Amino acid sequence: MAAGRRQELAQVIVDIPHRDLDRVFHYRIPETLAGEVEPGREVWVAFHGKLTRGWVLELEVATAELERAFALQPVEAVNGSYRLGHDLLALVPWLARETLGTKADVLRLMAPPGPPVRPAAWVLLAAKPDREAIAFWEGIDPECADLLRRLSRAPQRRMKYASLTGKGGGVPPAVIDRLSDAGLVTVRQLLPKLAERATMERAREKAHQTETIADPAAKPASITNSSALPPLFPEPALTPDQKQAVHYLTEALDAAGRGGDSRPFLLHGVTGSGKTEVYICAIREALARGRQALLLVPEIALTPQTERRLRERFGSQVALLHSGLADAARRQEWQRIYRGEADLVVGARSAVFAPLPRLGLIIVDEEHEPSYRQDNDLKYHARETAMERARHCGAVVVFGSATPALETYAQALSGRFQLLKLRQRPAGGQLPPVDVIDMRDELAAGNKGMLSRYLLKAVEERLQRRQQVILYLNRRGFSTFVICRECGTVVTCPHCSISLVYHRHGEQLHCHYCNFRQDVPERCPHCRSRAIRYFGTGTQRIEEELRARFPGVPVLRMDRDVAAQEGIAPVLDAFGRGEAPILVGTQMIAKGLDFPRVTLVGVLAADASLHISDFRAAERTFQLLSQVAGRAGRAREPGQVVLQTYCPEHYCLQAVQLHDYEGFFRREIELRQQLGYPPFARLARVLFSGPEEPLVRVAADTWAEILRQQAGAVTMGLSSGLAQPEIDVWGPAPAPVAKVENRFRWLLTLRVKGDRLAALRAALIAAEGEYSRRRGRPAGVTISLMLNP
DNA sequence: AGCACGCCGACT
DNA sequence: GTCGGCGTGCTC
Repeated sequence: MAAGRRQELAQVIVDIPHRDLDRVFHYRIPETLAGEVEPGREVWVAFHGKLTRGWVLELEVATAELERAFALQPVEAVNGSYRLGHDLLALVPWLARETLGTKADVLRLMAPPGPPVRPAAWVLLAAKPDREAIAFWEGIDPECADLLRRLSRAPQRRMKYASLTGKGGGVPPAVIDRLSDAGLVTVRQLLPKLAERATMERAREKAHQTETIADPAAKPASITNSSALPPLFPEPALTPDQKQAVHYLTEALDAAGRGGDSRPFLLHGVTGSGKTEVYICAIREALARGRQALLLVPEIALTPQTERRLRERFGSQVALLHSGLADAARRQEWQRIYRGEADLVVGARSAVFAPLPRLGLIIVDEEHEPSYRQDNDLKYHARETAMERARHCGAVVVFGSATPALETYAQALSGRFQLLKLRQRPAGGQLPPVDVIDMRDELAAGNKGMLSRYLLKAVEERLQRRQQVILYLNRRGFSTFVICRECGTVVTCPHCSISLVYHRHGEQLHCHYCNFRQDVPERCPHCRSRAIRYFGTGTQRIEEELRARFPGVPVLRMDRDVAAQEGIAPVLDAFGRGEAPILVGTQMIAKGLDFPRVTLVGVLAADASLHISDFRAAERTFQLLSQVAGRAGRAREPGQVVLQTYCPEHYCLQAVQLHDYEGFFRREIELRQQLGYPPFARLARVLFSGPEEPLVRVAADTWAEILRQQAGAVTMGLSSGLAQPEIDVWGPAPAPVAKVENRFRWLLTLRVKGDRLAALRAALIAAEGEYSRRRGRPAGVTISLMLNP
């Protein structure tokens, strides 16, 4: 290194997710690590006296002030096995801001899966000592001479510090210090695999970023066939709409290749219109241009069928990031992607951070799926994250859905997204007719069962024709609970405060949140009445009704119970093989299934999910029912859908009946505007939870007070003078699920009209600061912030 | 997140 | 008189 040049420093984010530490700390780069410390590298540094993992955000030339202000510590070790690409790195501050999290939280998501690999201290012999040197030390310090001899015999002339000073080693640390002071040995932190292959360090230069510390014991990724298998089916001919979509996407890929920027695409295609085929063509075009592709799918869609279909087209170029993968397999797959050996990565939410070096196309399939947003820790939205990442790596983004999220479609209409429509089903397939049955008429006609006469008749017809039937029970917000007919008491879980669900098997009540179980009480726990009955509906009751009506006809059932006992796959496989003509089930059978022999889909309690208290209830219901309706008649035989409901006049159900997304969108967007909900407003949530409800309430009340005070200060003009938007504070109120695992949950909701997310963010951060300064805060209350719920 | 420093209660 | 409570402050 040229003398006189100013030291370069590394700006490091330490791996401790805490607000106070959410900034860079500066570290010296020692000569031994010069050139290895770069932006995106994982490093190990002494932080508060402890060896801590961190990541380099940037390098900075040391200034006099910096050197004066801090006793700058050196970077202790560099993990040479990976380096985060600039597109991911650019996401770090953005996503931290977006989620109200820390940069460390974000970096953890991008780091290789599994626990971090800690470096260990090694004693390295600086140069091979000659006989005279050892003899010299023998005279003045025999212990030092002994250590020198041991080190010169050791492989690569290095030994672990701990093995020398530990039990069997018998070397006092002072001995090592003396040799170190004399310049004969150095002590360095080395990552285990790199230490084992120290000679590789020299060979590193020629490898660009493909360096690996792959465990030699682990099997290499199978590279049996490096090209795609020949397709088993002839390539399907594209419909005109598909052709046009592929054309636009190809054009965008070319523009991106020339460094141009493109708007995200929304591929809006009815179920069965062949979105996947468009994805496949676009992926192929991206690969042909030397770029890589990322396909995000909802977790439940990561089925063996999906995998098989993609492997047929792309062979071993495909990498799957599956939540079911074991840690080791996950790590190995991650490394494969990092080395550039997988040109198509398919995965759920977290795959949006897959370390693809030449990413050129990101597809978010079923973009409306709520599973892209919710999470336990960092509440990021994969759809938004994909868009931001694409911006930084010059990739084309495609969102696909038959029922786009309202926000997404609004963006497409405003022109911020480019809308691509798939109107026809290939091969002239028709969308099935949807019949809406008013269940009030059934009751009036004396039918107390769960299945309408119309639906039963339709089932009978299908049985005669040897076709298959799916009966889907929309149980969201509607389950088999036990109610006292005298006093109206509903039996709830003592831990979670939600209704217990009746299970015929064993005459028991189960909690679907915490798995609490108890026998059905003979008397009402409140009024001691014996008039306590189960009420509502369950898949078991439907199954019984079917058996009574169609004796001898086998019925398969799929719900939480069956899934827990037998797993989902065996039941679905049995149905697929035609072992039973009827399948009854809940959520689990709603999506992603494709049974060609199913020609009738019945939805019981189609309106149940309309009544849950969430401003997206109608949207979710529409999406769910459209999805279910799309399951019928996917092959030659025409399909039919029957929706049973108590409110057939609801616009949501009417839109489902007409397969009319546009119509639904217009009604719903108008309501959102009237009520001031997204996309015409932004929301935030603060969730308080803890084992002692009074304390939880104190915390929530304090926050509410702080937030309202802030809002007041703003409207009274005490703020900067800019026109500040008004923030509404709702609550605190018990959360929709008021108690989970003995923790009480209270909720504050904030709203700002318009697209003023920054105002909400600022309000929350200010409130958090103010709250943390308050004295006598209640203990044991967890506070979780969520922007854009 | 940890860990050290710093002022007020019941104890060998 | 001391040991120890955890409130507050800091980490390159």
